[in-house]
Amino acid sequence: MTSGSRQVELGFDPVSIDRKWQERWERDGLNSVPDNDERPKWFEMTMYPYPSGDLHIGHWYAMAPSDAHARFRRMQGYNVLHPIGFDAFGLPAENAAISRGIHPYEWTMDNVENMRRQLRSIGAIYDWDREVVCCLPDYYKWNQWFFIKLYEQGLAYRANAPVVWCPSCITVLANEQVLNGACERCGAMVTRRDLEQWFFRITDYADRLLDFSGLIEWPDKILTMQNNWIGKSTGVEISFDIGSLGIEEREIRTFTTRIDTIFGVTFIVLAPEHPLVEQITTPQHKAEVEEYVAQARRTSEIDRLSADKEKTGVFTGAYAFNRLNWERVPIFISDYVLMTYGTGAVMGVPAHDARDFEFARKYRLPIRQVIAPISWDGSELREAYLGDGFMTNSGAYDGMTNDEGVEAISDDVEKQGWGKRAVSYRIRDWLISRQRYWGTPIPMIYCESCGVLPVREEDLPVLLPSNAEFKPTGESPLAASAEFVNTTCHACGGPARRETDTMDTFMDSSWYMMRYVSPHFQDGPVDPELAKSWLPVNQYTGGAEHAVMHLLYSRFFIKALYDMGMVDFEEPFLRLYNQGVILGQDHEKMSKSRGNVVAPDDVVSVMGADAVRCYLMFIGPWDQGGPWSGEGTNGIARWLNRVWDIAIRDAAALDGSSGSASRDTRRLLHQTVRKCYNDLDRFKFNTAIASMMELTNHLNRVWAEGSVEPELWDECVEKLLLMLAPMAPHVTEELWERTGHEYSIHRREFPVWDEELAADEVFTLVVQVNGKVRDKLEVPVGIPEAEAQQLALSSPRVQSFLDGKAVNKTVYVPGRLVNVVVQ
RNA sequence: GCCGAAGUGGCGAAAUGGUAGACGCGCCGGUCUCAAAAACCGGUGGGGGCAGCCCCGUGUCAGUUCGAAUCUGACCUUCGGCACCA
Repeated sequence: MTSGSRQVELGFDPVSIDRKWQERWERDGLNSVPDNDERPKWFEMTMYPYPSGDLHIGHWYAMAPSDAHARFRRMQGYNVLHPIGFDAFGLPAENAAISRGIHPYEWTMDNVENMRRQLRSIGAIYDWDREVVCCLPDYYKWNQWFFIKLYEQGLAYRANAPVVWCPSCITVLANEQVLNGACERCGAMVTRRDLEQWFFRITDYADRLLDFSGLIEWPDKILTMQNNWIGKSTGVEISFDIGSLGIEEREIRTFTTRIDTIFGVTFIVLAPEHPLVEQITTPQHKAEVEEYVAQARRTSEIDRLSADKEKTGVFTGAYAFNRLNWERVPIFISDYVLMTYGTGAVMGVPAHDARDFEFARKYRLPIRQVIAPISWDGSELREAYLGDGFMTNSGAYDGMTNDEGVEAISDDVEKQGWGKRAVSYRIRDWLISRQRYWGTPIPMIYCESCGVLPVREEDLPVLLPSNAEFKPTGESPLAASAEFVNTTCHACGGPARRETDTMDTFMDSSWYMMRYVSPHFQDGPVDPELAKSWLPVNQYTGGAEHAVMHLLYSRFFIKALYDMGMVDFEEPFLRLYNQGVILGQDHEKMSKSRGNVVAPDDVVSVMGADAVRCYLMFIGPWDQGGPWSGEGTNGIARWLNRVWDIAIRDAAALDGSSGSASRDTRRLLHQTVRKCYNDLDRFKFNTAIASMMELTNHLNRVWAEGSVEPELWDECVEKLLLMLAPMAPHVTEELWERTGHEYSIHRREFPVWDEELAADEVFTLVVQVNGKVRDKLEVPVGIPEAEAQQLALSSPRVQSFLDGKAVNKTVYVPGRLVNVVVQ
């Protein structure tokens, strides 16, 4: 039952109608997608769900509107591929194995089976023959194949790097998977740890990933987020002299975007993890530095980066020389400097950087202003000055603008060999290794004599062993399976060990759209001929939370394939639309702990799939999300009931006596078709439904008057059903049959409108005096300006507001209003 | 803290420079009923007036404009995202 206190009583049984047509469509293969077809193709994809066990209303909110849009495209005459699959690898399956003793495969495939049933209840046009389940060897074999291709291109490499470590999941997390210092999956606070890992060189593609070059139509919001995530900044890498310290390294390299402020350097700060820290620290500072380093490694990166956190740091006892003025500056370490960005070392310019300013204040370091705003009177700074100005206290560069200073100093630095212009990115390489069982085994072997080798293509897939140790040991569960680990080197025949890590599941989702095209193809990840005709994806829909992970990885992946000549397109998803989040009744997030999760099965079994579909599309703009309301669904149920009632009436009862009623009805019909067509095209489902409601309200009115022509009535019913078909596929199919039409409504084209028939004959001319509405006049469309003004001015109501005052001017907006301006 | 989006009836919303509140929920009144539910019909931003009508009203304050929910600036609030990026 819905949460509403009253239940709308329907004049038909939606549940049996759902069942009847879902079975019929399946039997007839109505939704099977042909590969070779006259029609233009349209590949519309919704982000595939993780098989967590049960479909919740959020899944419906993602899938029902996207299905309606795909159906609309099909009715526009496209051959539409709107597939579904399961993002079936991942940690929850492993957690279930650990906590409940169920094998991840069993847990996952049980859930998949259940969710298949629930997904069918939506009544979407999924072609189940094209389903992709990426935990099956048929799929993950190609993950391995792609991995090897990337490896051969030099895009996959191993590195020992500090990684984010979740002590609860006992696994490495991508930087992008950490939320507020906590593990995205389990919520535990993360720490850091060094491990030998596989990476993909996404940083090689940073510039190309920044180039959206009109190829793709994505929301600006997502583009901005990707832009910020990649975080390109141009500057100068400048080294400071530490030759006097007597260690092997003669300089410290820093990166700055403000080389113009180099004369304002009063200290250097290294990241605590910087390799030079140990060597340069003097004996009397050793204990303090070591303690600080240890603490920094314990602190999660997110905490270190917290803006509210007070700056901390310690002096190493060492000094470096600024080569531009040979000043001696102290070297500190502080956790506000990150080893993973730039060179892991920063030149401290407190006068012109807010963080350096704060640091200098705290440790009483000198603050020297070297950029002077025009109005500067020489007084001391109260905060860092970040703006433009003239170079001062900067030797030969004094008097230049700071922009000129950047160029002049960069030139000189390069000439002297102290550094070079450089670009720095925030984005880091994609860490692909996971110390988990339920993922794609990384297809590499380690041979004592031949070193690191990829598995031969003919030996793929490297199958996941079924007998793994799931209890977390800190190692990959695969390491516990001797028969998996121990293998033979195909190069020398000697003993070798397999890589025991598995792949990040973002690997699966980076290319799954390709697999939908030819899911059963055996000779490659995708049939090249079909790839040519289907790819890339025309329309992708899904949550905005994937803005910087999945969507960026996939773009990188496809660009890498493009470079290898494997695909002929550079962007996987041409158009993107992000739906909002469905909330609970009181605008709160839905969660199991709150107990406010709406189970679609419960609602659908009472009011049918169509009412749920339509309600979700009616609550508001799709991209804004909104609250689920049990009572709100009553409105849609009532409306579908009215549609039913209208459709099954016998139009012979009408006498069509009023020509004007027929004219009005025909006009409204064509206006409604125009409105629905344009709204559905742009995912504006809510206003499309509202306009259909207006049409049904009108039809009820004219029926009561009996004044409309029977043929026109039938035409209205037919077109209303066609317009509603993408949103309410079951009821419309049933009514299509009951009104004597040929099966199936879903093979018909969307109605078209006639601009002439949609055109209004009269409109309401608004008459304003000084911008305030004072009268409304019904006038014919195309009324001449002079006549409209005449009518407006002679309106008695307008006259009473003019009160004899002189008219300064009148503003005329054709088809809308006359504004009379007085005094 | 920074970035982005958004603030409109009791509620979900519509209108993106020109009639504010379409459409729907809820509520109120009516029809039907012994009664209720359902269904159907009518009403429903606030204030004033017997009424014709009038005034006010789209987070706040300014501004631009003949005219602003819509554009600009500042502020407040909420929601998303996040990077102390040197």
